[in-house]
Amino acid sequence: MTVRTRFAPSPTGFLHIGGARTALYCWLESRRRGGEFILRIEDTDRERSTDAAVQAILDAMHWLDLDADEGPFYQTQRLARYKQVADELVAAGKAYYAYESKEEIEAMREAAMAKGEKPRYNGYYRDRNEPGFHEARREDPNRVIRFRNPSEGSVVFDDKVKGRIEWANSELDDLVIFRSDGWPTYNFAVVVDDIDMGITEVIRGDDHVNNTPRQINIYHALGAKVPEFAHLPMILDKEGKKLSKRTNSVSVMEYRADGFLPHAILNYLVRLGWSHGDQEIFSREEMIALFDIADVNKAASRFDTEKLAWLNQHYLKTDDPQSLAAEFEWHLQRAGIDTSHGPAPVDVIVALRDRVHTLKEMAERAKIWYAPIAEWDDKAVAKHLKNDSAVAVLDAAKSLLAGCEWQPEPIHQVIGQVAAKLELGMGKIAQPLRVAMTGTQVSPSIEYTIYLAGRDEALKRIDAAIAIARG
RNA sequence: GCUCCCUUCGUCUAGUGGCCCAGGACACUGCCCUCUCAAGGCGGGAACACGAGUUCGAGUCUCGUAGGGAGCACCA
Repeated sequence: MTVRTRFAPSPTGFLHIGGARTALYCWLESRRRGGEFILRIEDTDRERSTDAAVQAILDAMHWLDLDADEGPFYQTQRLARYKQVADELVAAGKAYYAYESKEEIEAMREAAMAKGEKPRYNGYYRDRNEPGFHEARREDPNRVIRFRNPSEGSVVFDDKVKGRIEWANSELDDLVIFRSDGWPTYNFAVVVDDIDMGITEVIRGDDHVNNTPRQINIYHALGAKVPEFAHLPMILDKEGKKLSKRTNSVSVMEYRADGFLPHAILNYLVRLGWSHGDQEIFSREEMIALFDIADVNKAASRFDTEKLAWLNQHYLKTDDPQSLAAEFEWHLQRAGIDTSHGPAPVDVIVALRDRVHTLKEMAERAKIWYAPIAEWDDKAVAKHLKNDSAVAVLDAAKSLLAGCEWQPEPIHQVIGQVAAKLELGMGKIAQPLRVAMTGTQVSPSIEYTIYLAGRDEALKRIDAAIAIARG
């Protein structure tokens, strides 16, 4: 049978890091096994679901290039189907109507808690089936449908990540599967969907482990084949706490804005809770070939932005600069840089990729080549421009640069000639020029820094620096 | 409270009874390279939560303890 996995977020916010990893694992597992990956939007909570969130999730999935074979499906469009299945369960005596108000249920829970018991529904309407009983209550505003959970025995399943898990049915109560507002609840809708969509592997966050036994009972009641389950451990923040937007970037698209590459994020995520020996770097093809959901670790892990940054720089350094150009230009624009003049973004990438961890940083540092020097670093000026050899260096460089072929290598030759002529070390040559080009003491190699400025602008900046040096 | 789950360097992890006085990576750090900053090369410190047991032998198996997490909704 074809392997089919699904990612089923509820659109109550953007796609966060944990969700992205779940989506990645679902996607990888289906890809490796030649199966299909389905996207489903779980929007039955009409209070909290928004169209903007749906769009944000779709955008993030697209940016990560986690393409779905089917979907997105929307649960709100499947209401009739849920109703039909629920009615069948009621007709078969596997579910029943109940009429407690929310207040009554709340009181029931509190009473149970007070006695030190697990809060459970008491099954008051479970066997009320005398003739006419339910017809008389057809219009009761509190009417819900509850699933008749088996009261004996236990549910056992082999979780692909956690291993064998056994649950006593006596721990489970008769959960609501249809609310009084006419919408299905999560535990019911997922099961109906996963059956209808032919899902064979349910891969999801570990906060769902506790729901699984209930869902398995519903599968049984529906006479459906129970899929495989794999529950992924949580991703915690640096302090080992739950990820929260107050203290961390949690949205995938926030990471984009911070200058991370989609592949770096995917590579980081695939290694968080999974490994293949000592390998750290995985191409998409390698991930697909090597990933196995059964090898995922059981314990929660912490999100380490520094390691992500290292991976990001790795891809900045090793990817074809041309393939990075579009994303980099997006960042240049966000940084308010006018790229109609100035160096080709690809050249800037080559100059800066060894020196920054993110594209955002790169865009910041690129400003010096797209706009005049905004401010001079006093220390740099004092140290490298206001000294006895600076004017001579600048002068000599200026005249040689004026007629030199405008490529990094010839420019490098020119610098060497200046050094030879003035009998000065490279430090005495490069630093004044660097300050002239950037106003600071830090930049890529001097020939590249000059090259990126362009001949006209470079000569102009040298003139300005000479003026400053002369005081 | 109840049920379920988890525990190897600061962090991500390798490890499926002897190859482990525990390997790799990030971070930190020393040296080298060097026109600045990086990048790179070569080094360094740093962990099996604790206690019993099984075994000739335990990070690896069993049981307990401690610590952590999740869930217990007409939310997903």
